[in-house]
Amino acid sequence: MTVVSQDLSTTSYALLGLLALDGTSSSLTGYELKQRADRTLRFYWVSPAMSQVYTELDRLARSGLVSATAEQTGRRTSQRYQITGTGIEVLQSWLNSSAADFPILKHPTALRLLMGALVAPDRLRRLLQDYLDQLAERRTDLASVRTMLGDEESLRYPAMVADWGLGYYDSEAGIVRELMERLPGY
Amino acid sequence: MTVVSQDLSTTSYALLGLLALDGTSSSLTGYELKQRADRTLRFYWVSPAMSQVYTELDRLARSGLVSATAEQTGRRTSQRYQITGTGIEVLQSWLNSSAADFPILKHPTALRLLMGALVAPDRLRRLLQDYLDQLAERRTDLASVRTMLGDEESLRYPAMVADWGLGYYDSEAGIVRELMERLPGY
DNA sequence: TGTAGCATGTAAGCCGTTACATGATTGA
DNA sequence: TCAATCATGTAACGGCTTACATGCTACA
Repeated sequence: MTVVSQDLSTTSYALLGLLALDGTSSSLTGYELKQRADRTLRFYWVSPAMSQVYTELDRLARSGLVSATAEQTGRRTSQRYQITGTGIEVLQSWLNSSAADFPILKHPTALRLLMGALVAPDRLRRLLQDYLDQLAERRTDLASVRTMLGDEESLRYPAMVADWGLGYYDSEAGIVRELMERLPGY
Repeated sequence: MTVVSQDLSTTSYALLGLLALDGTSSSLTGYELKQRADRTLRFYWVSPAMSQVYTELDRLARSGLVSATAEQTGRRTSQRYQITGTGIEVLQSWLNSSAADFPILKHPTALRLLMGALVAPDRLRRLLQDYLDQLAERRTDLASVRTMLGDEESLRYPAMVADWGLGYYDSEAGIVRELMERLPGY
């Protein structure tokens, strides 16, 4: 018996993947999962809103890809989730079967630069400098993630992805610095 | 009298920006605008679906940011759009006022690599190779755009953005080749 | 003359966000 | 004991896509 594609959104697979990194032994609450997403997923995907994390977990649970165990805290019940065997199979079949789409980039700074002729060069310099600052901040965050991952064999792939991100940020910074020199009135 | 923010979506501003590149003299149909978007916008934003181009143009026209002139072709009427003075002002105020958000990247290949432990290393090699192929194709497309832009002063900023994209693709290719060497069993 | 491609839209629906409601916990 | 923070959800809505409907044009 093979489990076939369940036709989830990529974000669902991403969340399922985060649960898979934790394995079948440990369980996470929606809140904790959101924290993982904020820490890792946001660098190369999108960290979904808290509300969506809860909705997706509920859907995954209904499909049997994760199992939920209820916890009572005072008057309120909450859920802890962990990936099931079926969940892992579905994830593997997604990883093996589907061709990965080309990345989608939404780059507000590049978009603004495109219309550079409409504004003063000073404004463009400022725009690019702001982007460099944002890049530096992101890079710091990602570097700390990378440090935490260390060189443990079990974290090999997350570490590779983090290195990818660091390389990307460094490349962006280099490109932007070159572009700044090409601004008129430099 | 100053025109203040009209609270458009970024995609609206992007389309308005494409019309601005054409200036107040020439006019475009929805179909032609979509072609421009496919050719340039898609590299660092998203080229909206045909249907959305029409809807956005209609909205922009209703706000007075573009002007529409009807054309009769047989039994069917169609519209040609050009940016208005107000449209340019709104675009400039957007460029000058708002802080650009950090780019959003949705990178299916990186996402899959994160879960690399769940699949065979061969599959990962294949995944990364596919991405390299996609990159090469994209790069070719963008390079031809860059060539068309030449070094005319009036196309300075579009050319800078195109160079940005080329640098990005080259950097990605380099990073991915390094990552492939780190795959187990290389 | 009929079919493939060019062109213009409308309708339905998905994915994901922000806003809102509510409860538990901690510490000033 | 009150405010801030942690935590769990539901509701409303927006942006964008795919599917669909329709007409025009060129040419085999």
